[in-house]
Amino acid sequence: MNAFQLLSLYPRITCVPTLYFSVLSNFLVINLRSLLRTMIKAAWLDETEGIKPPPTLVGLPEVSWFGPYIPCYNRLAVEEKPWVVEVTGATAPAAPTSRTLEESLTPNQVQDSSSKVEIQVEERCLEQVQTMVVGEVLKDVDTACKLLNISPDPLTWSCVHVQKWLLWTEHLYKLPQVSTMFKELTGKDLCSMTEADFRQQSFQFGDVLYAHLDIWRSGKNKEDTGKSNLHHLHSVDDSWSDVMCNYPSQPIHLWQFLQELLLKPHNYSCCIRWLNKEKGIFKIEDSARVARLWGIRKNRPAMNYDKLSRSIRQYYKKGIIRKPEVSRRLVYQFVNPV
DNA sequence: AAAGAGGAATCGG
DNA sequence: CCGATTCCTCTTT
Repeated sequence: MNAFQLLSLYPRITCVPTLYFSVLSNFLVINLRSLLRTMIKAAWLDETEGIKPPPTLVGLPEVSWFGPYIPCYNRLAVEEKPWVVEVTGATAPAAPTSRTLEESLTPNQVQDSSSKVEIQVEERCLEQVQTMVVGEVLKDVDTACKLLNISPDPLTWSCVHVQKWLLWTEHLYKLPQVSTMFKELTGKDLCSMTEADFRQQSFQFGDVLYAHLDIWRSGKNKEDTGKSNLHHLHSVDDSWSDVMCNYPSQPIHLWQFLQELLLKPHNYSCCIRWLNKEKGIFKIEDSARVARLWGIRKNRPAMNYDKLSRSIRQYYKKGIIRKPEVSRRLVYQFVNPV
């Protein structure tokens, strides 16, 4: 098992919102590390002696990757158990990096005499995985920034930006409506709040929101100190004006928004995708979700596909979007393809 | 039932 | 003002 193979699991990891939370939130990184350590050890034992992975890997609750944190998510952890089984299955068959060590040592020695080397290898793997996972999460944050038209730095958010972020987070993690409890707060206010403050605002989901905000804050720090190349379009020194320049709060047109979504197939191909990119023909796969995303972007909580499609139809006579020659449900075409 | 077409009133930057 | 939203009726798939 090497870091790259682990990385290939990342798409599956992101499917689990709880682990997404656990990835970047400072103290939960530690729990991710302990989880990966257990996985690596399991793969190791499985290879050298045919020992099956410890049952703790399959019965997730014993693995404390959530720590004492987000208690309400233990329920989700149980629901997501199939994913864990999937991971153990995927890691066990392929474990090439441990070969060299395996050849020079008998299985028993692995545990006894080479634990130092083992720990070093583990540490290196874990470092790499952590870096890559963090990078992926930062990319997700970046995507959200573009989609919501907000800065990646919560400190610079206005009340409107805070509301957008809250709506987005609610949507992404299927939280009940909590944004109303954070009315009139700027990003600075939000950042100055402690976890206890969050919990006071929303007893049930305050901690989740706090964790999520923490991810964004961590991302911002990473960017500052580690000069991440994610925002290579603007300088490392992102001053207020720079941020506003890159995330202007200008009105966006629906057709632009749709193109934005189409440009991110990795994130949105499940709800909107090209049928023929050259001809500009695209299909809305999940009308409700696209409408919801549009509503979040425009701060229109009541947006639905009925209204969104009316807006698209306004483009007919403007010559921006039309129905393709052979009209099909939920399929549209940009008149001037990009 | 959901999607599609388009009229009409209204909203908001 | 203009583009988008909201609400509507009627038609099509």
